[in-house]
Amino acid sequence: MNVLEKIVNSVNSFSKSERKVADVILANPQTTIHSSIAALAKMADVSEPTVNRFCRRLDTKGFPDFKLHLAQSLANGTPYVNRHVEEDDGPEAYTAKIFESTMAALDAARQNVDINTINRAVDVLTQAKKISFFGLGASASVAHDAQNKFFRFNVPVVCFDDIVMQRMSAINSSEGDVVVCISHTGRTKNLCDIAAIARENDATVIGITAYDSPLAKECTLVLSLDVPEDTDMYMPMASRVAQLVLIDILATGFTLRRGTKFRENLKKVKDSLRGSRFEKKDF
Amino acid sequence: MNVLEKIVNSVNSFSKSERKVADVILANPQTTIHSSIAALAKMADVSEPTVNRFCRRLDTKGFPDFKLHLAQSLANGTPYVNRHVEEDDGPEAYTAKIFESTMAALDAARQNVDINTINRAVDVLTQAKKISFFGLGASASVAHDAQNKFFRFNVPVVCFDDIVMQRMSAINSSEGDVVVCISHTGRTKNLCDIAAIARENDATVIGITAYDSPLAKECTLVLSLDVPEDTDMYMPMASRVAQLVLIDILATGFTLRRGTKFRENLKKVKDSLRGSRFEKKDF
DNA sequence: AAGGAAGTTGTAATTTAATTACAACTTATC
DNA sequence: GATAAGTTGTAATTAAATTACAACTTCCTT
Repeated sequence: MNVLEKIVNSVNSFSKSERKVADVILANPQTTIHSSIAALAKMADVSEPTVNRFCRRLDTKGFPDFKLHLAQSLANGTPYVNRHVEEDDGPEAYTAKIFESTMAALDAARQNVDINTINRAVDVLTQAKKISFFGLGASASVAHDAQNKFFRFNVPVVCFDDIVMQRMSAINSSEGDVVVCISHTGRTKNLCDIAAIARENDATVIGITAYDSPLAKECTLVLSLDVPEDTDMYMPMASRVAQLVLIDILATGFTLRRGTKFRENLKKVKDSLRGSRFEKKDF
Repeated sequence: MNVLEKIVNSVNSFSKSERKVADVILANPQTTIHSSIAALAKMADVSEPTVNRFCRRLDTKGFPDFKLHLAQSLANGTPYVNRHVEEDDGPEAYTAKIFESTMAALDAARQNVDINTINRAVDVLTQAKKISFFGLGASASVAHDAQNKFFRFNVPVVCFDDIVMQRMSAINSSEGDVVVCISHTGRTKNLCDIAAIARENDATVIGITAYDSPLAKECTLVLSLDVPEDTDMYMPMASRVAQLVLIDILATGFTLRRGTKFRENLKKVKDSLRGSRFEKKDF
């Protein structure tokens, strides 16, 4: 949530002095981000530590961090707010909300994703002897999609959504193999095991998962997507879309790394479908 | 002007070391705003004053002020244009482009989708005796995802990505059954057959496909997503993300139609996963 | 090719800003 | 009215950023 909103919302949980600080900040937010803690303390007529405590109460690391958050919420118009579906929303309302919150999630993901790690992941993938995609539950369909992208590259690709197959496959992996483990939470025990087994067998393990999760600890490389979890419906929605976009990015990076000639190969794969399709008529 | 753009624009007026700083910042802007000058200097492998000079060159008062500007330019969601990946794009470039073009595609889809049809589809789905999701190729993973959403609703759901199974399943369908056929182009012959067979057997057929396509003609209800096809890479990317969002919308509509009590059911499904996961620790 | 000027970069010192520890003071409660 | 919980400020400490200056490049002149 936006820091400014947060201040407004928690105004009654503040102490007297903290409230003074809140008032000054709300009155001149733009000035605040260019002030030192001393200047702000003076404006609010409180001591510096009080300002610091105020910042901490809002879940920031301290005054400089608070200013950063403030600067972001001041930045002109967050285009779309993360809107939640309500009990009595009609079709127009929930359709719009889901589109918007998905777009907002992608925007967040874009800002948080670590380009260096993407680049390293692409590196590793282009050099892979074999690529395996593993996911369970909702992440299984992401793994499937990844397989559908990567098999076109003429690299051996496997994808299992069955823990027994995953396990056997992981045990059989060896140096040069790349195993991609997909899990939004990174807390699925079975998948952590798979990652560990793959690593023990010298495979490179890429995790598409939450940073700092048990799964992340088992991985050689962690691609973390900081997407606000959409718990309203008890189903992974936006988080999984972000994962798919990440797969698209990796696949794109892969093809770019391989150069123009390789691109013609992809065209061939696509053209191979022609026989199974109805001709497109011109209108 | 946005600081990030400014960096990109003035990249050739930078000295060697300043360029190193620019690269690091462009690669991980989000990290940068939470780093100290020392940390950033180390990342860029330059001295601290160099970073400071870099900030000044961009018309900021110093490093902290620069971070403020950076935070702001990261916050206001660059209005995304539909940008295409180029041959010589680096990781930053193609990552940004794919995120942005996906968001643009979703925005387009949102504007084109027909809410009435969504509403009717939700109607049909809530009353279904059995729901089947069929897709081939890239659309198979969308079908999988749909299954993963709808099985939670305690309705019989099947999903096949194998034409023989699809065919057998379609032949066995009867009134009250709903068959959802997913195909971006709507020109896959096999899937058209499936739709026709299902209809002959009195099932309701919902097509998630292009309006006016051969598949659309076989369907009772057509949910069309007019997403600019992303042919650059010869792989379906944005179009498939839009399909997934549509599935999310249908699933959400379904749960809303079923009311609050039903929602608790979903929570139970989610909670059932607890045993298979590592506990989340509080910090 | 040598010398020097302009420009670039890093080291160390200095300054500034933020945070911590602790003591004094309020406020509420019994 | 005493005491405990909570709040606030002062002073000391620590961390971060900036400045001054020296060393090193690079490029131009003679």
